[in-house]
Amino acid sequence: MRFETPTIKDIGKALNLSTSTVSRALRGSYEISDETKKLVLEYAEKINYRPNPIALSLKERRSHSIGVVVSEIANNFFSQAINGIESIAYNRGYHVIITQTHESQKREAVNVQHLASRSIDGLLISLSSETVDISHLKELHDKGMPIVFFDRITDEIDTHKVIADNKLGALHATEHLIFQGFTRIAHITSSPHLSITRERLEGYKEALVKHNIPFNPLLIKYCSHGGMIVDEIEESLTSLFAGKVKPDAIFTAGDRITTVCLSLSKKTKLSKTDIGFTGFTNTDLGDLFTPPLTAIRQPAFEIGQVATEKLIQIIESKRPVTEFETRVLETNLVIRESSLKK
Amino acid sequence: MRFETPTIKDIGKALNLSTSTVSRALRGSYEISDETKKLVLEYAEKINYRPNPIALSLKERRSHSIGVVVSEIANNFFSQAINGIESIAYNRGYHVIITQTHESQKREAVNVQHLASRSIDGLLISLSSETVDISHLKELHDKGMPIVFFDRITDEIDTHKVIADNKLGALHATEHLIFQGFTRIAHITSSPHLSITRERLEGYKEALVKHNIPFNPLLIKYCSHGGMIVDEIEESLTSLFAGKVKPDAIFTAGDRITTVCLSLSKKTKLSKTDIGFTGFTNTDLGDLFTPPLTAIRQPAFEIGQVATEKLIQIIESKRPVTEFETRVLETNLVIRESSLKK
DNA sequence: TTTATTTGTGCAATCGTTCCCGATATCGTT
DNA sequence: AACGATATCGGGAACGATTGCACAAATAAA
Repeated sequence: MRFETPTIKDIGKALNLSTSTVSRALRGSYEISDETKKLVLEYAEKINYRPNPIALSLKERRSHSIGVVVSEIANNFFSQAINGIESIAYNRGYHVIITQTHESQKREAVNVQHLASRSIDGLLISLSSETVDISHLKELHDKGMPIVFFDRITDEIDTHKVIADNKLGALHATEHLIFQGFTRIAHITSSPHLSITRERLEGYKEALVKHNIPFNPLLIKYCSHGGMIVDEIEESLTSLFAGKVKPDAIFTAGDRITTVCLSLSKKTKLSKTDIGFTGFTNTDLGDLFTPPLTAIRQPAFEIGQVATEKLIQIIESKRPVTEFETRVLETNLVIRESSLKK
Repeated sequence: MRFETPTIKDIGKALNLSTSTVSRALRGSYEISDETKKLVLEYAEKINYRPNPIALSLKERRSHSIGVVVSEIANNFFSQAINGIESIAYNRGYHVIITQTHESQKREAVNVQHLASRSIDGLLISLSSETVDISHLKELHDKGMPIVFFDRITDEIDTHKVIADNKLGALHATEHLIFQGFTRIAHITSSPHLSITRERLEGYKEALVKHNIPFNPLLIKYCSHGGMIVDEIEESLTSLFAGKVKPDAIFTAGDRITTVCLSLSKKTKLSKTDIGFTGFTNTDLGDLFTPPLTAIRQPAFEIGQVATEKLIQIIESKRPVTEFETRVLETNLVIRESSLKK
């Protein structure tokens, strides 16, 4: 099963020219006569010549492809972010290689290693919820691999980062619940290691402080697998409602946690008891739910775009980049019934 | 910004050996002394040597990567299928490069061309809803590129294909509606060019015939952009209910069409009028909807897996493969309230 | 001791492309 | 007529890895 494609050598042979001349003619070098150029270009067009990107990669020592590491493609936030990544990358002539960690630190390390050995030119990564040790990334970064973090970032590595304004988003969402009259607001969130978890918790706390509501640690539940394990969320819910202080509202962080939580609370007929509900999610189906879901939407597409632009900027920079920024994009609170007090 | 990785040459220089000896030692050739092997292996380990995959690709004339073309990542069916693809590919040492057509024939052609020029070893493709002319694929296939179709297939190219049993799935779904007592069942589907559209329509018709219900072409609506354009679906809905024969149930084909349709019918308060509803979708959130959604689920993950296995089989086959099969996997009807007669 | 065989290693070609040098030819200038 | 300037082109070395072949040294067989 081989599959032959014409090379510069074939053109040379057919036209009785050297490969160097053909190469130069193809890239329009000034030192080739217009006549020869025309000849070569026409013949190349005729046999549908395409430069072999692998040979080019070997020569230029770059692959024109960027690696992407996310926890799960089948997550609205990430699939939208990937769309953003793709939209920029393709226009700039880069291929996108997507890998998933399924929230596992081990798979993250393996994927990163795999991508690196596949000679990617740069890496876009959103950390897995399990990840505490990022030495596999540090090593790579120290070797000079351009890396841009998005969504779930770390401050252990100095580079560009792109995130949503999780703190403000969480603050607004929590405040919205408070405005509705809820006071015992539970917060079900992802792994405590994650930056997004910390940022959202901060916003939550800030809203409480702002409105003089005491912070109750018992109302915070961590699902360290980011919602991938349903039992974990179920456990959080039951323990929440088994406690002394029963919540009157729930604020969830994370796409999966939000939908699973809604689904579970529906099954266990929590929804009957007038629980206020809001959460981070990028689903388009919020108004299909029962009740229609009040959601904090992240600008996923834009995050992907900006992260990719930043990455390509590093890749194509002549000299080492030393000035880095952390871009923070605004979230958007879509208010529907689930958060309204009846 | 270059980013140096050790080569076989570095090892040779350090150990005072030729590159050929190092190469052979690394792959454990019998003609290298154990002593030298140990020396090389240890040093390679020490400096964390990884063979350059690009150089290997150039040599072996294969890239160990497969291209995937789908219409939209942010579609439950496809993201799940991609998970299946990935699960097999990675275990077999292949990279997966994902591209999206966004239902455009032009983008499909561009992507396929792009992938081909990037020297992929094989192609997994689900056609875009716009695609009628598949000459871009035929050409590639004639040149010897291994291709496996999944989901949206064509019979113009003779190769392996993997699909869900769309006909039977549609038949069961339609029959289920009939059993519920619905008789004027509308069918909102995707582009008529698509194989899935034809197959599902067939199943729909067969169910009608089986239960002596006359087929009414006015109850069939095609959304040629596969649900990517909301207006198209809205238009279908209004024209359906403006017609002489008003439907009492709706059967939708396609992930996007199903959810958008449900969303729209909710807005336009069609849901109040006891319309039976079921559709093809792979969302996990069916029971969150109002009403909870009766859905035909495709074995997306398995489809991705089988397609990938078949593709790798072609790629790694010593001689040209001439015997092809079309694998048909069973669908699964999840019955919830939306399809029940009140 | 001579010849044959084994064992371990290096040379060089190859994959497709680019690019630094040389080489040649064609002019124009003295 | 002789020379340099310019315009075109080809040769060949990279890039990193594999591999057939040659060859040396060491061992075994004659």
